This record gives sequence, structure tokens and C-alpha cells, in this order.
Amino acid sequence: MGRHSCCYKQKLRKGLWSPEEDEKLLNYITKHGHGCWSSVPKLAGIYIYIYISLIIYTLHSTLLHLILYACLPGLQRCGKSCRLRWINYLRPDLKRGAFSQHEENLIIELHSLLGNRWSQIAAQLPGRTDNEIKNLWNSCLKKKLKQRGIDPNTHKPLSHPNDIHPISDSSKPHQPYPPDSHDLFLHHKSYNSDMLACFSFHHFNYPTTTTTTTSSSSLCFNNNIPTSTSPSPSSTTMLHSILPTTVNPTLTLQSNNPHHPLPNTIPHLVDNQALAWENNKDLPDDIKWSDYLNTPFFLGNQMLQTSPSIYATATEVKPETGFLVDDSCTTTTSWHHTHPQLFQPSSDIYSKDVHRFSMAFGQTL
DNA sequence: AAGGGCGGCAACCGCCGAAAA
DNA sequence: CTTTTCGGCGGTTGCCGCCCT
Repeated sequence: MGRHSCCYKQKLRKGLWSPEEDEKLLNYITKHGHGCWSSVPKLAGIYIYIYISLIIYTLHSTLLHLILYACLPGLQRCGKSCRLRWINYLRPDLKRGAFSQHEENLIIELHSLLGNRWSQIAAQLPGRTDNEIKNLWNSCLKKKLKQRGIDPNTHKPLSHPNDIHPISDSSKPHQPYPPDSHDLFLHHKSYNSDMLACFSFHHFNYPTTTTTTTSSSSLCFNNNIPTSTSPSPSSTTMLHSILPTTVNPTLTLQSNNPHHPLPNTIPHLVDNQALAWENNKDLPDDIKWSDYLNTPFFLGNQMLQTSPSIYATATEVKPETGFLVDDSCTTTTSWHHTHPQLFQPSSDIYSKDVHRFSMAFGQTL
């Protein structure tokens, strides 16, 4: 059960793909789509067979048909292998090439939140595959973090230079950091499981190449808001988070100020297209989150009063990834330069603001 | 020039959950 | 409801090329 029958079939090729195999697979999928992967290897060959046999048909030669069928057996690969080859190599939308510093920092940040969920990390990096990211992490990024004195499994400073966590730890997604005196961690018990699942924050030091110890903060929201109870909004913006889909990872912000509706452009700031958006430079230059956010919001059917603490945190929402805040890594440098109003100094005040922010939610709900 | 070590990378393996039969 | 098939995922392996001795 659960086993691929193709794995046991004999005479299937394994190992590196030849250019001819690539061409067969590419031609077939480009023209017909992959459909059911298990039938792709057969069909990729059959279509070539049909095409050539039409030519031979004109020659009325049964013998030639037999010879052709014997010589064109299709792709001698299992469907799973075809799928992998397409996804990791042949897909036309792959970026290829070396990872940029921006991408590396983003992967590190995402890994601190998601653990080894490579597919979810890859979803935040257009044109990159989970396999590629996994390889980069195992061969390069883990070492870089260790050199900076950071445990790549926990993203915390290593207590000892050779302090490495067991391999088994890395196979599991990271749980939210336990509260202690060093990390800021808030995990809100659900006031109402339908309204607010939880939101949590952590705050830890991230030594960088430029400074030995720099503040870095991440901010996550998990919110379950039934839209049926929401007032009809003047505009509604769903901020997509990068968190697992086991919880509804969205926060609904609804402006009740008709003069300051939440713009439709906000999703583009925070969803998966952020990188593409950045690459295309197709950005409005005058985005001011404070303008958008500096207005009362409805959270569910409750009005969330304006509060300095909300603005302090809301304006630090990192556009590229939704609910990440990182004021030390270079991932945000370009934004900081082009949109300095998006980023407030964090340091100590950040912790207090996050606290107040969470309390505001609690009181409102 | 030979060969050993190492890193990067492509691809396989095995498991899981969902869907189909 | 059970069994089978399939797609997806993460861990791991092994090949290949580069570098050093």
C-alpha cells in the first residue's frame, strides 16, 4: 500500500537523464501537459510513434511498423522520475543560477519559522525548487550559520562552539520558541478559537557579518476569522502568511474609514508574488503603510481601536513575506532604503510594542 | 600525472495522505 | 469500508568535477 508499482517494474532506466530523454519529456509536456504522471512515460513515446507511423502508413508497410514500435519504446522511466525531472529541471519557469544574498537570507528566515518544510519555503521563492533549497541549506547555509555561532536547527546562538543538536531534531518543524528571558515569545491562548487561533512572536539575536549582535525579530499571526460574521467592509485585505496550512493563516484587516480604504495592492506586498514584484520593479513608489494602517480596523466583527502599539508593529510588517519582521538582515535593506517609512527602529521598544499589541487584541476580543 | 578528499547537485527511496476504484 | 494508486514531500545517496597533495 502506498508503494509505487512503477518502482518494481523492470527495465526502467535510472540515474541521470540523457538529452534525448529530456527532449522527449519536454516535447510531450509542452504540447499535452503532464496529466497523469504514471502515463507520461508511455504517452511520451507513443505520440512519437503515432506521428512517425502516420508517415509509414503511406508506405503500407507492416514490417516497418513493427520495427518502429520496437525501436521507439517511449521513455523508459517511471512516472515519478518524469515528474521529478520536470519539476526540478525542465520546467520553463525555473530561475536557475546562484542564489542571491536576498534569497539566502530569506531562506534562513523562513527556515527559522518553518523548519525543514522545503516545499513551503520554496513557495516563497519563485523559480526555485524545494530540492534546490534543500541542497543549498545542507551544503552551504548550515555551515554559514554555524560560522556565525548560530545553531542551524534552532536558529539560536550556540551555547558552545560545537553545540550541534541531534539530527532527529531537524526532521521536525520547529515549534514556537519556548518563553525564556532571552527570547520574546508570546503565544496567545485562544480567546475564541473561531476568532483568534494564536499569534506568536519571537525575538532573538542574529549575529551578522557586519555587526556581531544585531536585533532581529519575527512576527507571526494566525488568525481564524469567519467572514460571515464580518461587517461588510469598504475594503478587505487578506494578508497571507507563510505558516502551515493546518491553521488558517490569515489576518483580515478591514478599514472602516472610506477615505482610507485598504488598497488592493497590499496583497501584492505580502503574498508569494512579492519577489517577482520586486524583480519587476513594478511598484507604486509612494506606498505608505502608515497611511493605510493608521486608521481603525475591524477584526472580525470587533472594532480595533487605534493604538500606537498597533501602528508600531503593523508598520514593521515585512512586505516580502507577510508577517516577517527583520530589521537586521539584508533582505530588507532595499526596502529600508526605498521605503524607510515602512520600518521603525525596533530594539527594545519593539518588545514592549508587541506586548501592547497583543494586549490590544486580547482586550478587543 | 595520479589519487584522495571534498562539495555541489541530481536523482532515488520510502513514507504519507488523498483520491480513486 | 477496504484496497490500490498516485502525487507530494523530506531524507539520503551516489555521481561528478574540482582542488590539493
